[in-house]
Amino acid sequence: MGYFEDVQHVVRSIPRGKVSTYGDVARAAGHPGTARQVAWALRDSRLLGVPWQRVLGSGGNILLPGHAGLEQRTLLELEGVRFAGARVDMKRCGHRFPARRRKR
DNA sequence: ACGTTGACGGATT
DNA sequence: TAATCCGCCAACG
Repeated sequence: MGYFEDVQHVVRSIPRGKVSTYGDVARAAGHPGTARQVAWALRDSRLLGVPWQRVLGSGGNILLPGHAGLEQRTLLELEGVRFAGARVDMKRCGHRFPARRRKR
């Protein structure tokens, strides 16, 4: 499995109505510190059925600029994600990935 | 091999 | 709360 697959797998595990962050996805995928690369991988995941809209910036704000950002918000609201102003209520909608297994 | 890019993040001011 | 700064690193040309 390469980096791209690791990220896609993790993002696909985010349940409907919940969201995560670039940093958290990177960690859950076993690639801590690569938040920016998660965004890169997500950009090319749009056509593969990956719920890219469920990944937000730290603190729950949409970082995708322009029209795409509005689309993301719309998709999330349709999934039942609650927003508090411009950011999503991470308290309620933040997904918690199961802890990763230690190397053995 | 190498400099640039960017849907980041957190620490600081 | 917001603006800046800076470390991060895979992908690209």
